Amino acid sequence: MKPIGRELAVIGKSYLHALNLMLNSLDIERNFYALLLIENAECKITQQQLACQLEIDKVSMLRSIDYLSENGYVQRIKNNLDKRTYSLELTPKARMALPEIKKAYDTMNQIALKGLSKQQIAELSANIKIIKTNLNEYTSSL
Amino acid sequence: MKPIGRELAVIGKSYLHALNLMLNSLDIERNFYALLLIENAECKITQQQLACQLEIDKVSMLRSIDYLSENGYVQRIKNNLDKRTYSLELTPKARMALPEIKKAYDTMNQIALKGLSKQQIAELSANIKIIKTNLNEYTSSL
DNA sequence: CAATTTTAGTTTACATTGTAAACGAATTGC
DNA sequence: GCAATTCGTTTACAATGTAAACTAAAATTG
Repeated sequence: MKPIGRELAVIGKSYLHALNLMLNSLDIERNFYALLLIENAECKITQQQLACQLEIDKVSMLRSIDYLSENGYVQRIKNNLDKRTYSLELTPKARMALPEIKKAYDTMNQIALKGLSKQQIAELSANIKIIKTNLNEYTSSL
Repeated sequence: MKPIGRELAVIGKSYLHALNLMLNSLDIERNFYALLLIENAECKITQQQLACQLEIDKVSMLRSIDYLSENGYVQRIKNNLDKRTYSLELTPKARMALPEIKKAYDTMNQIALKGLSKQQIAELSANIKIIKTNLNEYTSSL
């Protein structure tokens, strides 16, 4: 039996590589998903919260926000209620780019899932979620 | 809809992280799967062939074999039929370690797939393969 | 057969990413 | 009020991906 983890990791990389190519008209080359999550956060979102949603560590998160900030997509706004934190806010430039980013994700999902029925996709999503939960339970029970 | 590529990449990382922890009794920390593929290759296998199976580039392959070789798991044997290539061969040390490595992969697969029926697993594997093919077709049609 | 092109493996260099440790500033819990 | 925790940051190091240039050998081509 093939190791399922390797397989998934390879596919994930392949997907992200294709996504980056699809978005090469933008002047950023990564961290697109962070922008979507910042937009989706109903209220203001901090770096830690975003790191948690992205499932990355805080140093990587810092570097991502630095990158998006240097390129004019995100601003760090001092939070007066908790002066340790910043609110991450999208710039108009980011809002201009978001439709294209969303479209790229949709297109990539369509490409990746071509030939699968809605029901198959639903089952796949459910099973992926089960695998994720299984692995999370295991690693947190070390 | 969530970007499926991210999801898969995150799960893959989680799986590999857990696998590494499971095998921390060995004096190597990575490239376990390369050992399995070298064993499985009926005939002698070269670095390029292995890189192709692992879906990694040749520089990374080189580094992996350097690592396994420095730690006494693999030997490069000059190939007289094609003097550019080496045959990669497992050392006795590697053969001693293989059962544990295989067991770790099996265990990880069991953990990851817990709660899924055989049929569900079969469908999942088939769908993952479809996604992989879709992405490969797309990226090679650039 | 000679010349060109291709391939295997290597080296070097650089960027991204993950991880760990330590730190200041601010907040929370007791 | 004091200790512990949290957020964001800095620094450092290792692993990995990518690209370019290189050698030695093999394959292709005329």
